[in-house]
Amino acid sequence: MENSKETILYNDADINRAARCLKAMSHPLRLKILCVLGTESISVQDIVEQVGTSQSNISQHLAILREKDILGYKKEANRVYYYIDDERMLQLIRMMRDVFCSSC
Amino acid sequence: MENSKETILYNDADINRAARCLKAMSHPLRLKILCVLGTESISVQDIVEQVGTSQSNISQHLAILREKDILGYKKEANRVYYYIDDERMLQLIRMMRDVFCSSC
DNA sequence: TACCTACATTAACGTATTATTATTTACAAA
DNA sequence: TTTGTAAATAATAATACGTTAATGTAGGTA
Repeated sequence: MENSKETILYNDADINRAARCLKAMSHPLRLKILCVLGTESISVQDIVEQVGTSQSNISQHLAILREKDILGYKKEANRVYYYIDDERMLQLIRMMRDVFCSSC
Repeated sequence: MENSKETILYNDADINRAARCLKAMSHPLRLKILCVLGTESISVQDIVEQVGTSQSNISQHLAILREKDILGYKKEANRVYYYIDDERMLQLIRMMRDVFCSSC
């Protein structure tokens, strides 16, 4: 038994912050949006096509990610481009790939 | 077959699996349970004390983690010891610490 | 036996999420 | 102006989730 090190310790503030982020990622459509985005900026239209649900649905999920400061966006002409605005989130997504991507 | 070496790409099965795990982790009490457990086996009683809510509440959250195969348990006398049963989950928790633990 | 402790389960209730549909705003081109 | 396209918002209804309180169960002890 290895209990050598002190426990993996979070204080409650860290826990809550992490839980908030995890919750934002924990919906299949939102996670897919994040995976599709990766390090790129992609228009809503293209996100809709790559993720595969209605524009309205995507827009609502984008709003959730936007409001939690996970996504940033920039308007160009009449398109809106979203991108991952949080370096920790990018880190997490890369980690997810390592942990969950069976084919890698 | 697989083109997903360079892009951060999940197939839907991986996405859903990951989202399922994230969802299980994304509640503050459940995340705290996982952090408290770390690599150890801890009795329900001790989890209740360390996490800080009612026994009933903990028991219900433990059931959720158990049913998603995130936690395993063993009975000894009239105590039940829970532990993290999924290596990927342990990996994720360690990652969370790196990403979210401000004080480490 | 009876009693206590540790844990699980259930019910009830309120709240939060979700997808769908319809509407609306913003912008560009004709 | 009118028309078309991109995106956001609003409203609804179905479902899922979370907390509390009460009850149930099994193992240990007197």
